[in-house]
Amino acid sequence: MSLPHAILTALLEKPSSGLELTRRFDKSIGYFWSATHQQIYRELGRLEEKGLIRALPAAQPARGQKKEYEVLPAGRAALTEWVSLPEDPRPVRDPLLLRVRAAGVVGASGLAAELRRHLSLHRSQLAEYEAIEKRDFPATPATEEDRLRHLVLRGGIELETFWIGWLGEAVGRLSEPERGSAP
Amino acid sequence: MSLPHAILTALLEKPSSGLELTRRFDKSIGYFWSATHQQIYRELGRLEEKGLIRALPAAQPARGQKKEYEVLPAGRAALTEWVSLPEDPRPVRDPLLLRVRAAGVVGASGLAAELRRHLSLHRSQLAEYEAIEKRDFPATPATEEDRLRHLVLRGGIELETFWIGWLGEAVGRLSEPERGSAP
DNA sequence: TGTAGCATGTAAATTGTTACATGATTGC
DNA sequence: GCAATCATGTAACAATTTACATGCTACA
Repeated sequence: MSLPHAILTALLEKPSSGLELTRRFDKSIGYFWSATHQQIYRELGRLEEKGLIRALPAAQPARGQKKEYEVLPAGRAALTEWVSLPEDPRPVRDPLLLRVRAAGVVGASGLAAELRRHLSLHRSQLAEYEAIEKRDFPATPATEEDRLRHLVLRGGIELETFWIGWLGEAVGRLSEPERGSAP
Repeated sequence: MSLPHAILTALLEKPSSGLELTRRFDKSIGYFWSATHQQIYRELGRLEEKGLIRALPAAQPARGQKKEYEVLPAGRAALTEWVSLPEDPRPVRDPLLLRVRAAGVVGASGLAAELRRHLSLHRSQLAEYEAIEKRDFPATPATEEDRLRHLVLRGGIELETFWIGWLGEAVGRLSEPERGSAP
């Protein structure tokens, strides 16, 4: 139930067309809630139907023609309500942790290389986040919105830091001799 | 594409019926790949059809009757292949980070309480993991399987630690005055 | 017998993924 | 004109979630 709220948030930050939203979901908001353009178009249709957003009158309703949306008061109200709604954290579902566990049963052949590959991907992602932090939040942010956006970015940075640490540990363990003794 | 492999792993660790698997997916393996009993029964059917697992002959094929499954060689082979297959990490999709971002736009009313609730949930989960670590991995594990299982558990512990740290930070920020100056 | 709990399943709705189709605009 | 790109969509499928249905077993 988060995609509609992700879209409402993005549209409140800046009214956009479907494709512009898709691009923004490839970065920025998309770092924390990814979505494809098909999901976005379908959801824009539903939100419009429910009266939470509307197409800006300027845009003609023709195929292939740009169509910009903005949030209506009902949409803002729905988002406001959602922000503080109790919703439990989802149970972890991570294929990589699962694979390490499976490796315990059928052997870890080839897994170390895959872990190293992931390690490098997470290092890139961390570098990207840190560049954004340096660019967008050089000093103590002045507005509440900036403070919260920075907080979310810190979440991303710390998550990547976790993965880098754990993957380093894991790669080390997988390379260890089966039963080491002498140095 | 991970659920069938999670089930194969669980069945290799110990042949089980659908309901036993469901219980094991509420802990142990389920800490890293959750699944409901409906998903499990459907997937057991598919895996049997594909010849990767089979029902133990002892079990009668009657409704309401317990039916135990074990992994066939083809199933083990499929799992072995999957372990080292390249598969990119999924983009992060976290409703809570999203909600903090939305709070930047529509206001954070009520969010602090929800964050505190999550903080407490993550603290419980961490305590549970640490109890398991103490119980199952008191000394340096002897077998490769134990080492890998411990590694996965460490992943869970470090993830919970990340959340506890970040949520602490977030709750602090949300309670700060808008523009503090004097103590 | 009847009821509580165990065990396996079906059905429907929602969400997410992959592949493809179509119209508009721009530059050559 | 036409190729490339922007922009919006459709269709089909797979995975996940939620709710419900059915049969067996034990035991009061």
